[in-house]
Amino acid sequence: MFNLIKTENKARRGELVTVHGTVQTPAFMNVATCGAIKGAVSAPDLKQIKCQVQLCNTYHLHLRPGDNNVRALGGLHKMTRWDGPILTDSGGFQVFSLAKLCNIKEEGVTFNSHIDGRKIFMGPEESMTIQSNLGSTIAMAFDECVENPSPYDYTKKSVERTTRWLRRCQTKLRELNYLEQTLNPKQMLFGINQGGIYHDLRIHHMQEIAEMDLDGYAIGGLAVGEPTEVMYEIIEAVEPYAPKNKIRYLMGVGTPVNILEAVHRGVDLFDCVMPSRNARHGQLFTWEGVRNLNNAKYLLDEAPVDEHCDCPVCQSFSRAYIRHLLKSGEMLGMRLAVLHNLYFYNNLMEVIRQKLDEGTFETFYREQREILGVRI
RNA sequence: GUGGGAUUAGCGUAGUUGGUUAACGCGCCAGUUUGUGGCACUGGAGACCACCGGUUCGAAUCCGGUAUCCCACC
Repeated sequence: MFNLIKTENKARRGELVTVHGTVQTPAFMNVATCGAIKGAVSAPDLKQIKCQVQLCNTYHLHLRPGDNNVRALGGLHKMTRWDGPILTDSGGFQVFSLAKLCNIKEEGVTFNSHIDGRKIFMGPEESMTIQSNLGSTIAMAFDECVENPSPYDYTKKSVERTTRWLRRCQTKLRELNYLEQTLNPKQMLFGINQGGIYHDLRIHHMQEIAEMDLDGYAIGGLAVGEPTEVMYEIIEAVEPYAPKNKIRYLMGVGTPVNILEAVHRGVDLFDCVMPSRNARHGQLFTWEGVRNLNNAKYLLDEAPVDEHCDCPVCQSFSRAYIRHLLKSGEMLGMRLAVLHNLYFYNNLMEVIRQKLDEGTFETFYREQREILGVRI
């Protein structure tokens, strides 16, 4: 259940109530594709960095260790020792990103495992079954994510199929939730809006799925090739048709500035690999802008990564030390960088919530959008 | 002491029928990264080719000498 607490223009302050706890929104979900945040970060670490929701992946966990095995281990929560909400991505995006030799049909998608090359079939029913076995808090619909720009005709056919798939997902998950042995009888389902860069397709699709009484509404298929401005325009176009009393999730986005812009346009929930991946590559987010710790100028810099940050990493370690660790390929370097970046993102969301509570988000938004993206 | 081999960017190497801007890996410098095929990708800087002399229109490449290192034998 989603409670809309307060709004400031389009921006929304709310909370998502789940069986695994309540998520204060706007929120950022921390990406743990294979059941762990890359960079040697564990569930107890997540508590320290203000993580509210962990995001895991259906496709990856299906291949390894196998969703049946996760189920045998008591589900994702028990296995990873994370007792908060977990959202599982459906595998639809992997069809898109591993798409070289995949074959999309009405029934579902056949593609080759990136691990051993064997053929995998996944359709809406398979995705729901796997996500049910994983026991996540929130299951994502199995969709097709089309690259931008894609031809209008193909995008239209793809969206129509994604709608049919969503109905099948809803039917299947209701069945699964009803089973006695299910890990989470209250597993939620979020639908995903598609339609590429075409406003009419986007709006029509959102109108259709809005009638389906889903637990949440995602905007997918963005930040996959189109200019950032186009992404903002699509959010603006679609937002009026998303149910007001349901959470809105912008999938896979983005930079701190992207997130500010999206909250400003009425989005409640985010996830992105950027804070973790970029951390592993030495790019750290701060309140002054983006800092590349690989740069030689940090060789003897004893200041913390971000002087305005109160994360565990910035309390103890210097830029020079973390740079050295990253340059040396020490695992600790990645771990510290990832912890900082995720804290930064989670903390940014907390500050956004505070500003919304105080009614000063718009001012904050206008100030920070100029700062957070600059390279320092 | 004798014979053989080596010496090319910070390091490790490629490059001989002599022929335009001397190649590659690592390292260094910088950039990229948006529902993750983890430790990647894209650029860039950096070399009087050990030194001295010779042959030649032209030498990293051929010849002589010097230096340093390695190996074998005495």
